[in-house]
Amino acid sequence: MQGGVWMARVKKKERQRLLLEQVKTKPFLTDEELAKYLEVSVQTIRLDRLELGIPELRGRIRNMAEKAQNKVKSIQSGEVVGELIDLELGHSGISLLRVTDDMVFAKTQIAKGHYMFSQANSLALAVIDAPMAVTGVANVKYKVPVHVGEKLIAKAEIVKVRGNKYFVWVKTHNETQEVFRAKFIMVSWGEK
Amino acid sequence: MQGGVWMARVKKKERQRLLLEQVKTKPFLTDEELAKYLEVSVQTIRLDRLELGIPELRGRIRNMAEKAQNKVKSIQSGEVVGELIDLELGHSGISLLRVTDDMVFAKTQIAKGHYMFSQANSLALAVIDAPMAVTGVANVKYKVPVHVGEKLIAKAEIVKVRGNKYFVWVKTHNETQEVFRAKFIMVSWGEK
DNA sequence: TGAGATTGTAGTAGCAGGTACTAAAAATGC
DNA sequence: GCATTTTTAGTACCTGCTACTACAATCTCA
Repeated sequence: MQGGVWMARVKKKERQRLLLEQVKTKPFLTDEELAKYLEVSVQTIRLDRLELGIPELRGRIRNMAEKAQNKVKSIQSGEVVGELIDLELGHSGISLLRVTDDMVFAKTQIAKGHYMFSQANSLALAVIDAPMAVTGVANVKYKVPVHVGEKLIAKAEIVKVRGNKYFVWVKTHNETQEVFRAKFIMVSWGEK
Repeated sequence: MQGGVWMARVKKKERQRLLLEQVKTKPFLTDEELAKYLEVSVQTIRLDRLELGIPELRGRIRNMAEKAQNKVKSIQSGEVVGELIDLELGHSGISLLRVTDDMVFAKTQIAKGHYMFSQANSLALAVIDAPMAVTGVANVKYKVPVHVGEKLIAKAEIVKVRGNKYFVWVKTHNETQEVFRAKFIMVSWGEK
């Protein structure tokens, strides 16, 4: 076959690359379907999977389901966007958010603005010492674009309290500079 | 057994209730494990599943994995938070967002503010006719709390363009009233 | 109290989608 | 041209079922 004009099948390495890619994009294919797609026998697919450490269909599905369950939980339980590093209830708080690749625009690789907002907003809510509260007003300014991999440190501070209104300032910076700042007026209610 | 002092097992109805509950909270149990838990035979579990329309373990896992995949996709591909209903590039746009129970605070059942912000912000970005842009400034006001099940209609309008700065106003209302409004200054770049 | 209906158990055959293994055919390297 | 690598074929076995038959236990209520 070497040098032949017609080479429908590809060599092992290339096939395994294709296999990995296929399994990653379409994880619900059986060995039989994969074999058909790559024009080899089922046994070859099995050997390849063994070499590449790809689990069987059921295992793949199971992994997805388990991962998904964890993810749902962590999103749901996350009342605060980002990781709460420090909190002085009624005064100030600090949270950390790592920018991952699902937070950015595919085209520009720049973080979507609402992640910074969400981090700041949920932190602002966390610092105020009231049983229930909502955001009333927000004034925010994006100073420089944020990219994948950056660590965003948001620092919130309550600057004024008037009645049931809390005035909270949040400044967010990455390793080198301030990237975002926001002023919130949070409104609380419920007996305190 | 009726009226007996010792009744380890429960009646059919109650057992099926327990079964549903168990499957919902721990979807990874096999029939055998369920049978042990409910102190009946495997066959009984199978009959119960049949009656209740509960799919087998593999089916349950598969459903979870598929649902999860859809969710991930819809979040990732969603450059716009909400559903784009109408878009006049360079002028205005409308988007719809349904408030689901994972968008609200468990305690208050009120939607987290950053969902309204995200909807508005991503819509503001979508309407401006430029290859690349980011949010520069945002001024937002939350007018009334939003609850599960409400449909949020956000209408964005470009009110002014100065150089590479776009001034966009977004008003969001539910079925009955305005719940949120925002003014954005978006900054664009790249040859146009 | 007892006959019929309901509910639960047992067991078998068969299926999907594999693993783990043996053996041999085909391609390739040099 | 012969050894080595790669691929294919086939078998036994596994899990977690479905689909079915047969029968035992329990409940109902007349």
